[in-house]
Amino acid sequence: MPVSESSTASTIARPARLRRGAGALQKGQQTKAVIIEAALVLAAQFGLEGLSIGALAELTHMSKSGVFAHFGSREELQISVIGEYFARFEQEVFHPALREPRGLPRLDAMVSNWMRLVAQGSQAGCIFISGAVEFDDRPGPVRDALANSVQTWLAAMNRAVIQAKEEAHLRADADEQQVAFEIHGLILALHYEARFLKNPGATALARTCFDNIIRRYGSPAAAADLQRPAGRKVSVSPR
Amino acid sequence: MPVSESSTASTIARPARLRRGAGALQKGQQTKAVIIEAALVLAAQFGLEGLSIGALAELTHMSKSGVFAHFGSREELQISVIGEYFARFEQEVFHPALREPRGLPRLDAMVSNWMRLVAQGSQAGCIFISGAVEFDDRPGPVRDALANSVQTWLAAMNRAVIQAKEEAHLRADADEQQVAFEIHGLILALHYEARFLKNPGATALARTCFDNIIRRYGSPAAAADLQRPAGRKVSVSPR
DNA sequence: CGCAAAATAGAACGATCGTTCGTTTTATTT
DNA sequence: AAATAAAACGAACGATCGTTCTATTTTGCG
Repeated sequence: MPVSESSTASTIARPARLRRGAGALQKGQQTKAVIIEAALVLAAQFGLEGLSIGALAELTHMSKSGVFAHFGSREELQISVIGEYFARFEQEVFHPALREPRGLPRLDAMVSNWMRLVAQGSQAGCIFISGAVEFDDRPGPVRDALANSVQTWLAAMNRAVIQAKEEAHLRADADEQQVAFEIHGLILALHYEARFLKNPGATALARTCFDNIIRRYGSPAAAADLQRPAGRKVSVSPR
Repeated sequence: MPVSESSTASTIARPARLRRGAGALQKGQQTKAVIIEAALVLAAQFGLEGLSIGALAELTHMSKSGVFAHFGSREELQISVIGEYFARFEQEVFHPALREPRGLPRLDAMVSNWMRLVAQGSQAGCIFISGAVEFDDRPGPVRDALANSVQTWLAAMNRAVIQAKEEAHLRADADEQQVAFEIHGLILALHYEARFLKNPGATALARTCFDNIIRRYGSPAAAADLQRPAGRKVSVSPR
């Protein structure tokens, strides 16, 4: 369970006398990680607003105050969950895509990974999506943290689109904002139809939707590549 | 305030001796309508789960028990709100579109009206969208009521797409499910980007997205019509 | 081991939640 | 106007909420 160390974890660059020994402060961070792990499950099912310290305490076999002490407030807990979700999102969606070559292959990997995350079986929903509707009218630090994470990710995808243009996988006159918007829409529709409406064909519809976007904005070579063999491996022909 | 009469309102077809006089039962339904009116505002801002009888009582200057008595349970209140929202949605999105001629003009009107509803200024969010993420993992009568309303509306839009094919405004080989899915996506992306990310360009992006869909799936005549004059009035050329 | 700090527990707080109940006020009918 | 039914109130319920305190336990280091 790859829980990234959070706020209190910057022991580095602190006077050696003040911080505890090498592997110290273990227990605290350790159970905090366990709590956040449980909080992710809870938040994915009931939303960030559905997070309750009482339920979290029961789930982790701790006392309410014990759980509470790790965060100091419910908002801080929510923000921690957002941070952790972002880290995992990076790890499951973004980083694997970085191993693909720049341009369309990488963009395709991002979208594919995102689609998988959003629609996977009976598992929990995407906090970036559920959180957006929970906090679109609720200003505050939680909203800010969420918006920050989302913007960071969307910016990364925007960059991938731009690179695809640079690589001439997308046509030079393609509007990258428009491409990103349409991809965003396909993901949201997939989330909606798969998770709420339980439409089993949603993934295929989303897949086709992405192909259409590439066909519309892709260079002729790239679009032709969509007559792909089974296995979904976009390998843009050399330009 | 066009609050549709709800469950208890079917006085018709009941023995004349048992029901009260002509315009009777007024007061009850009247304040119930006022409550639902307030509940719509509250739900649009805080979601269906954010609906609280206490807040509703304060908003309507009534006692909690007074509000409660009209519904008998919170779930019934939520269901009433969904029903009323559906009625207004029909009135603002669906019915006006029915005045447009079958085919692309009507479909365009539906999408345009929906877009307006979803993105309008600082006003409240769409319950069909926020509710979907609140209840995607929460079975029960509220979820059922919501899914029912949404399915009804989406089916209506599906019908409009099919009619557009029949009118040869869309190509004969266009997959209506696919078209509906992509439209759904554009609406969701608009909602997300306009309401959560406060992206002022979202409406234009969604507009272009719809044009792209028509360009892709439309018959040559219809697609050519997208070089439209200002005013956004899709008038498909006679076939 | 012993000591200090960190981590957890436990009890209680004020607030709000949905809901119930008995009473009182208001509407409508006779 | 009197009788009756509907509507609204007000107080209280048990539960849960986030949070605050004060103990107690656990942990890690010398």
